[in-house]
Amino acid sequence: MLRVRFAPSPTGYLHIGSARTFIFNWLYARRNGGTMILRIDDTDVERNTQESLDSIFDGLKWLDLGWDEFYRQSERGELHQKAAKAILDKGLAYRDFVEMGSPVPEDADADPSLRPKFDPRMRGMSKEESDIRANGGEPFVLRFKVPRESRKEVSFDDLVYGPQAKATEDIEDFALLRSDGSPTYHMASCADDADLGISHIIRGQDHLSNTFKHVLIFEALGATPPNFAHLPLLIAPDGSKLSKRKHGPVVSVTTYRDAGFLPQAFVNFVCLLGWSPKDDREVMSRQELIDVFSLEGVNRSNATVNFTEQDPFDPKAVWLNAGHIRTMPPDQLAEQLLPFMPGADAAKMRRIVPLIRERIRLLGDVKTTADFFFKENQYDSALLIPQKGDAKMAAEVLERAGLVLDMKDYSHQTLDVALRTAAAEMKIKAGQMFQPIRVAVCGRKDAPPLFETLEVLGRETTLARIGHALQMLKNSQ
RNA sequence: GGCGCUAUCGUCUAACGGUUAGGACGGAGCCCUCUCAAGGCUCAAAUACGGGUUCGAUUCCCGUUAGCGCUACCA
Repeated sequence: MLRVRFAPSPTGYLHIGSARTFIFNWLYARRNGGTMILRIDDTDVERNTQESLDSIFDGLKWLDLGWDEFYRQSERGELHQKAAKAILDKGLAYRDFVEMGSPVPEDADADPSLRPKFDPRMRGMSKEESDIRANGGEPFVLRFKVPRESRKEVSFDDLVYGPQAKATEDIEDFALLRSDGSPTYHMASCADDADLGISHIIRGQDHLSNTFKHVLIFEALGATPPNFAHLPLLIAPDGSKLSKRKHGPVVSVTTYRDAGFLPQAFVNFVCLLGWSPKDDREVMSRQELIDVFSLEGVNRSNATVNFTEQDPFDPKAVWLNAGHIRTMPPDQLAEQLLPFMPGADAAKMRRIVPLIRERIRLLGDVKTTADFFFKENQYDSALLIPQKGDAKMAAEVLERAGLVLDMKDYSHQTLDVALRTAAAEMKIKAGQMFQPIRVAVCGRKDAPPLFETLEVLGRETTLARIGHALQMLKNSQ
């Protein structure tokens, strides 16, 4: 049974790196017919917030990948306690009664190498004394008794980073239970992973060196350690890790959502960070991703999310989004676009989609690309003047267009013929004919193809805007 | 400081010791074209450094440098 889990702690919003961890776990589960588990690691009551939890669910909901089982670590305290007690009872842990911080040498903060791996007085305390002091109500931290005499190293085989080993001498006697009795991350996480039968732990590389501790805990629990696969970290262009404080909202997945990324494009982008299908494919659907995803394709060096202050999104993410926008079913796209164009109706949006889908990169671009379908834009009348033409030509073109376009059949084929014929009769280039009309109707030079645009706009709007343009030209003389 | 991980174009990446070091984004240019896009073509752009091993190293080993991670009663 293949079982994987994503275990975020609700101490911040869901950021892009966490999202990738979730996605890789999900892909691995779906690829191999496994079970995807979402577990909220909320043992740090001090730092947990509801906003953070909401942000995580918001993000995951948007990703629309789902999970098969759900757990909350805070509801599993009993299991953690039992696990900790079992380790203590086996003599693999000991109580540390030293008050927080007191035994550490004065300058240990300045020089961490001075920090001891354990306090011999505590590690060496007799069971009797330990029990008496504990029963007397003296607070203590439960520490793992790293076996430095019986074995010289701890090792495991990482599915991404290969064989890993660390000398027991270099592992400190880490805490299992805090002095208030609550489990630490290491304790809770391993107890849960063992209990839930997690077969593969796929997580960020920042846990690679913690894994030795985890292997020790699994063994102490009498459980076979699961497979481990660590993922290279996602970092900012300056090489530092992504943080909201330093890099702002660009690291939050909801920022991508709100800017108009398609979830499938976001997933696609994030997969390409630290993983590759090895065959140069880039734009991939969710199903393609499932079909080719493997841990062998994960690489080992950190990947930079390439954003700047001017441009908060990695250009490749934007390009991928444009690719997904272009290939998705038009009606679906129209539906996705609606929330970004307040006041737009679904029927009209469906007619507009074919005209703009190659012209927008983010869903939010619809606001600036399709605006003129919904309202008349302000513009400088100078824009009406065609290439190698003048205001007089612009006025003549618009006069003529007003007559020619006063017809019933507004299909783009008919409009095409009518306007080209008019241009020929006026002995001007087609482009000179089209530009004044385009600007009159769209309010700018850059716009979708003219005939299709007029077709959607219809006779009434077209004529009205041409009339308005003519008025502007007259007024400016 | 200790321990660990990593190092190919600006960025994401490919190259199971032998390639003119490939692709993509972004950049530049050309073509197409009613504008803008989309599309097509072309160009610039990389193996961190130093030693080995080998007939031959991007690839294997060692060192240096740099970056990152862990070194908490955070996760």
